[in-house]
This record gives sequence, structure tokens and C-alpha cells, in this order.
Amino acid sequence: MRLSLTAKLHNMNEDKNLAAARLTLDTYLKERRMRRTPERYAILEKVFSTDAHFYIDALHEVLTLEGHRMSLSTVYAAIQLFLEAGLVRRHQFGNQPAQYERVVAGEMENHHHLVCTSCGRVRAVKDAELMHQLSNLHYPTFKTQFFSLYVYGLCAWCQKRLKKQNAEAAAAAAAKSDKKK
Amino acid sequence: MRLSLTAKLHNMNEDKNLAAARLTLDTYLKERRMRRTPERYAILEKVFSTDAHFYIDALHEVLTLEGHRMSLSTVYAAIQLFLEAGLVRRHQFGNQPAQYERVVAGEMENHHHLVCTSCGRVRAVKDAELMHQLSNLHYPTFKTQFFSLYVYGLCAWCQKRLKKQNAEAAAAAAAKSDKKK
DNA sequence: CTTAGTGCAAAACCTTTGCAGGTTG
DNA sequence: CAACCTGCAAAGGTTTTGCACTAAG
Repeated sequence: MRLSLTAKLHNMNEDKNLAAARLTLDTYLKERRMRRTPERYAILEKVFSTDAHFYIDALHEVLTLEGHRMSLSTVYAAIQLFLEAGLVRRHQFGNQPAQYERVVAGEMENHHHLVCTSCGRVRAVKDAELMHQLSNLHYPTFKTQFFSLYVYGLCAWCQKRLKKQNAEAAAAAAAKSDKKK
Repeated sequence: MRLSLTAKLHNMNEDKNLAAARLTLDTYLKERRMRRTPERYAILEKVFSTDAHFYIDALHEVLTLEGHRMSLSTVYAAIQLFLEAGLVRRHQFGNQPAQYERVVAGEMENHHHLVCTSCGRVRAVKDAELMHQLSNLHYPTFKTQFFSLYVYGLCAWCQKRLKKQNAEAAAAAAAKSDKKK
């Protein structure tokens, strides 16, 4: 199978990211004399196999389907650990279950999020200049680690949906007041 | 009792904000033929009595203490309604319970948040220029309503605490390896 | 009067925890 | 071989829901 150049570069970066993450985890665990269990590394590998957001239960499900046998609590514990090691970031929108996202080796944010206030869907947006500016925010007595910018609003799909819904509601209301008369 | 000029101005603004919010709620409820119950207005009044973040259960407790009799689910339902009407904003940090914040009449954000990744405490920061810039972010097909910027890091208190803790851990580790020898 | 809103209690949900047994260092 | 991690089941805490009753339009 031949891969395109961009695909090759992509894969190379993936591998590099994963390798770096493994190293970070190694160091983190050794420093704290914690154990380097196969579960933790399997979870790490899966987490770094994509830059998309993921849910804990979906992550567990995928791992299970792929033949790893581990319990949901192990996944929760590992993600908690990764969070403390700075390997993942946690997001929570509305009161959906928490979403997580890998953190690529020490690099500051390179994107922010558009969140639909109606359906809850999240889209990532890249804006290098803005990200650069935000990563230079500093405050006395506060040691900045990272930041999150969420822009809330209506996605294209929900704009359409709500417009239709409102039209229907208006029609229903009109019918009702006609009936009264 | 005499009030300072700034206190007077403050109160005037509070009153204006509350009045505007009441009007918004009136309109919102009428449009949808929903009922204007005393509970909803009592909750609205409390929500607009401060610009601080609040928790649902604390809000319910305060209302109860002040003689309003209403159940927790009513408060949840009302806040959900306010959320849809754009009268409050929801925030969620770590997996603490959700925090809410009133939205002052159509005005865009005027502050952002510093969140301590260790203790979870949140501090509001005003930066007019930055807020103005962020409120001008626009995207095709996405109808922006508002935004939230969170800067995560360590608060002064946790920086101190963790430093001390690490020193202790190092000492303990040293003692342990001494013992082995 | 009709329907929506409230109150109460119970459910649902995600996440954490306690404990027994197995694995890592 | 000691300590820590995993797995399981059960608890925890917030938010939602079902149902009967009350009140708003």
C-alpha cells in the first residue's frame, strides 16, 4: 500500500507524538515510583492515536473491542493520571459527560472550540495568531499552564432546525387563536 | 444611612440589570405562552442580586432561608429556562457541580477566568481590550452568541502548597533509599 | 377550566471508592 | 515479597424524571 506524502508526514508526527508521550509517562511514573503497567500504556497509545476529543466510555469500549481486557475504572484512573501528568486535557460542555483530548508534547494550544448551544456539538478551529496571543497572557501570582477558549453559538444545522421549529410553533399558535374566535 | 456615590451607582446598575432581566423573562415567557410564576421571578431576582458565580444548591438554600418555599427541582427547572433565555451562563470546572453566572442585558463578556488546576478555585479577571477583540470573532455558518476564556494554572496558594509537598516527598524518598542501603 | 408548573421521591447518570486478588519493581 | 494496581461491585453526588396536586392564563 502506498501512502501519500502528507499521509506519511502525518504518520511520522503521530509516531513522534506517541513516543514523546510514552517518555513523559515513563518519567512521570518513575519519579513517583508508580508502576508502568501494560494497561496504562495501552490506554496512552489509544489516546494518542487521534487528535479528536473522546469520551471515557467510548475509549474503554474501543480498547475492549480491540482485545485489551481492562475495566472501566482502570481507564478512569489512567486518564486521571494522564491529566495530572499533563498528557490530556479535560473539557466539559453543558452536562454531557466529560470529553478529553491529548496534549501534544509541551506545545501550547493550537486551536479553540466552537460549541453549539443547542445540540452540543463541538468543532475545532485553528487560528495561530490568536492562539499565540492568548498563550502570552501572564498574571502575577498565577502560574499559567494552558488555556481554553470556547465560542458558543448555533451551528448551521441547528440554525436551520430552530428556524423551522419556530415557524411551526407560530403556525400552531395562530391555529389555536383562530379556534378561540 | 448614607451611601457613597459609587455604592449608589452600583445599586442603580443592579436595579437596572434586574429590571432588564425581568423584562427579558416576561417577553420570553409570553412568546412561548409559559407561565409567569412567583417562583421564577423570585429565583431571577436572587440570581441578579450578585455578579458572582453560584451553585444551584446554594441558590436554593439561600432562597429557602429567606422564606421562599420551593423545591430544588424547581430551581433546576428555572435555571434551565434562564439558560435557554440567555439570562444565565453555565460553567463547569473539573467535575465540581456546575456553576452559573447571570448575563447582563445583551452585553458581551467583560471578564475571563483563571482556574486553578490543583484546588479548582476560580478567579475573574477583567481585560477590556482582550474581551473586545474576542467578541469580534466571527465564523461563517456559525452564529456566535458568547464566548468563555479559561486560563488554567496554579494559584499562589497551591504553588506554595505543592512546593512544600514535593520537598517532603523528596525527603521521604531519600530516607527510604538510605534505609535500603 | 385547561394545561403548565410545582413538589416530592425515586431514578438515572457519570465518576469514584473499597476491597480482594494479582502483578510490578 | 511488599506495595501498588486492577477488576468488580457498590456508593456517591448531581441532575433529571414521573406523578399527583396546585395555580396561572
